[in-house]
Formats: sequence, C-alpha cells, structure tokens
Amino acid sequence: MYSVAEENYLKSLFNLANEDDLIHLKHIGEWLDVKMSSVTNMMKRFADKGLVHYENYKPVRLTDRGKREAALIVRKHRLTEMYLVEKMGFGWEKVHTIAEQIEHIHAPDLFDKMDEILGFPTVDPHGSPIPDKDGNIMEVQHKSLSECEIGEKATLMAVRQSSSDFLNYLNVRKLYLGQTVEVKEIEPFDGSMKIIYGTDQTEILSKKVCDMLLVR
Amino acid sequence: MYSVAEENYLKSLFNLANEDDLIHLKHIGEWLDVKMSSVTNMMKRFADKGLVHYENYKPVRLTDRGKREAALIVRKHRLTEMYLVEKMGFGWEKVHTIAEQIEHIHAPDLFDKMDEILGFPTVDPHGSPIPDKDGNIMEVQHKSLSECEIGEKATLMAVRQSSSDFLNYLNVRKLYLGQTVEVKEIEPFDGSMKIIYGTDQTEILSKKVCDMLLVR
DNA sequence: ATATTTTTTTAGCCTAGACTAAAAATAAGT
DNA sequence: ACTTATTTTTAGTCTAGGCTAAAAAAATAT
Repeated sequence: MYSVAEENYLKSLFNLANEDDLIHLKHIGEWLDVKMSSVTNMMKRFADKGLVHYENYKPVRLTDRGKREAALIVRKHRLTEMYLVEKMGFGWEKVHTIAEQIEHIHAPDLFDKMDEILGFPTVDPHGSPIPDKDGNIMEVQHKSLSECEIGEKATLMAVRQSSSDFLNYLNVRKLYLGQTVEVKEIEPFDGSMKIIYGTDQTEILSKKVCDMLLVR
Repeated sequence: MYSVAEENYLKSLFNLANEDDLIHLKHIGEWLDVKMSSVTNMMKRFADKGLVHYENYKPVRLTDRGKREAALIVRKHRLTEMYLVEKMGFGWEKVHTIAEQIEHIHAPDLFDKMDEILGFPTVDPHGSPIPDKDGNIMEVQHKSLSECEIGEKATLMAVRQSSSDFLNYLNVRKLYLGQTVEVKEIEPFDGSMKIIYGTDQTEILSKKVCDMLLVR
C-alpha cells in the first residue's frame, strides 16, 4: 500500500517517461512542484522498494513493477474522470482536480463498480487510454494536429493536457473529441493553423494548441 | 482546510458527544485507536483553532464552529454512503469503509452533485440524518427497540452501528429499515426479545441487538 | 481520610516528507 | 581543454502526528 505522496511520485514517473523510458529528476520536481532534494530522497526509497532503476546522477527508469503500480493509479484516475463526466454530469474541464483526489482511495470495489457501470471504457474523457486491471495500457498511435498538412482532414481523438484553462478554450470553440476538422492554411512563420469544421466554423489555432490536440 | 487526521478527530467528537455535549478524552483515543497523549496534543491544537473548549483534566466540548465543521464532514460521509447504495448498487454493509475515505475529499461540487442526484435526502442508508450545507442536523427522536413493550408494533428507522458484521446479521434475517416488527415476548432475565414480522418470520434478538435498533 | 486506581498531562523520541544551503558531478560553451 | 552553467547529491532542519514512560491530577474504594 502506497502513501499519497508515493502515489503522486509514481504518477509523475508514468507521465514523464519518454520513448526510452528515462526520466530526469529535474522534471519530476517541476511536475510535482517539490525541490530536487525531495525527489532524490524519494527516488532512493523507490529504488529500495524496487519501483525504479536508479544510479547516482543518472535519469531514473520505472521497473516493470513500478510501471504496473503507476498504471494502476492512472487507471483509478481515468476511470474516475470518466465516471464523473458520464454518470454525474460534470464537464471534462472540471474532473481532473476531483479525480486527483479520488485516485488515492484504496477500495478496489469502488473502481470495479465504476468500470462496470461505465461498460468497461477504454479511454477517458480526454481521450487517454484507461489501463486495465493488470496495468496494461492499450497503446494508441495518434499524431498531433500540428503534424497535419494543408487540405488534410483529421478527427480529434485526445488532448495532451487536461488543464481546465485549455479545455475551456476548446469548449468555447466547440472543439470536442470526435470533431473532424480540415486544415485550411498553415502559417509558416509561427506554425499556426486555420481550420474549418462543423457548420462552417473556422478558427486560427496557435502552434502550441495544435501540438496539444491529438488526431487521427 | 483540515488535514485527514484533524477531520477524523472532529468526526470522533461529533460521534462521542453525549447529552451535555461533554467528551472524555479517553473515549476519543479508543474511538480513533490512538494513545491518550496524542489526543491531548490534538485537543490543545483544536482549542487554539477554536474548535473545542478545553481545560486541563476536564472533558472537552465542541464550540459552535467545531460542531459545524464536524457536521460538514459527517454530511460528506453520509451523502457518500447514500450515493453508493442508491446509485452504485452497493449493499448498506459495504459503504461505511469506502465513505470513510471519500469524506476527506475537498470538492464541494462533488458532494453538491451527489446531493442533487439523490434528490436531497435527509437520512443515509443506516437511517442517520444527513446534516445540511450549513451543518444543521435534523434531530429525530427514535427510541431503541429494547424500550418497547410486549404487543407493541414498531418500524425500524435506523441502526446505531454501521459495522458490516452487524448489518450482515440484519441482512440474513431480512431486517431492513422500514420493516415493521411486533414484540411477542421479552425475556426478563436477559432482555432478549422474540419478534414477528413480514410473512410470519420470527426471530429472537439479544438485548444488545435490540439496543442497536432504532424504531418508531 | 487515606490508599488505590484511573485518567490526563508532560517530556522526549520517531518517521514521512517537505525544506535550505553547500558540495559534487555532469553537461555545455568557448 | 578549460571555464561556466546546470543538475544531482549530501547534510542538516522543520512540522505533523504518531509513540513511550513517568509524573500529576481526579475519581473511587476502603
């Protein structure tokens, strides 16, 4: 059984792992908003518990067990988000902060019940995959909108960020998951895109926004 | 904002207050399963925060503010229990332990939504009143079954204990809230009662059980 | 009224998990 | 290659909230 602090570290490791699975301690500190020395301490404890591979002055890597444990917390988070949206009527921009708390509850029954009531969903309201009960993640290969070319049609599948600011930005522009958009123009200078979708709606999206939108 | 530990102390004070509102520190320690010295410490902190009236070597008493804060945590607990039973299909014997965790979540939206979805219930699945948003408790005057006389008919309104053992005991005997029972015999020696209810079902209930059953 | 038991307080210790400040190792720039 | 900047580690503090053991007060029994 892990403490809330430990679970948050696990989650940060899950979210920060790059292609080669390496995680720089600096980034953990930034993500969790704690100082580096705290991170070092916790990573040593994690190494003792067999959750990470750790060598002095090197970036850290989750062990298989660490990956599984991390995925199980993410599972609780994403199931909760889905439940809050689908069964309680919350907007997708509200659920992240509530789920951040509920994810730390130790009650397998509760999450199994959510899963069942929701009909065993595979993605959460932000399009992120929900790990299964063994911690396995269905890998999906989305590209970001900013990789699309002029004339290309793309369907919004997920967002890279779940901050309420960003989701509100999408809400006011009616950019919901499932929406298909067509790239009309790309500004070469700053990478911003003009898109058209729905009933003649057009928007200019900055590069930053396009990076955050995952499409198929 | 209170810590989990503080919230648990508040809840224990709420549950242990007797007629004259006095609470012996000993009982707090037993209820929370912590040592007396820890209780003394916390009560001093509570006194500083204006949550209790405290004098050395005397039993403690919640201030008005303390009562309100305590009731608001109990509100979260009882709304959660009701939600788990009514909307997620849990048995009343399962929900206490889950609600003990969810009650510590800081998300007014979540509990307001539960309240709304449930249609603003006034009692939880165990018949205990749910405090309102200002911390006011609807006082109900139930007597316990053991105070009834032979021939008296009484309707089960609430239970004094929510332990799963006790609730399972009631489940197997189909003694649910709302059931009306008639007292057939009272054993003068040990206070046990023979009751009849439903379609000719009879049971012998010990004094201890009768004390725990609240009726009208 | 005194002795005994129970309850409460005090004093000091421990752990988790943060912090700061300084030292050491690595990475980057010229 | 050497200097500078960045990242990581070490060492030592702090707070919340437990703990034990001993001392003090209150309650109970003789």
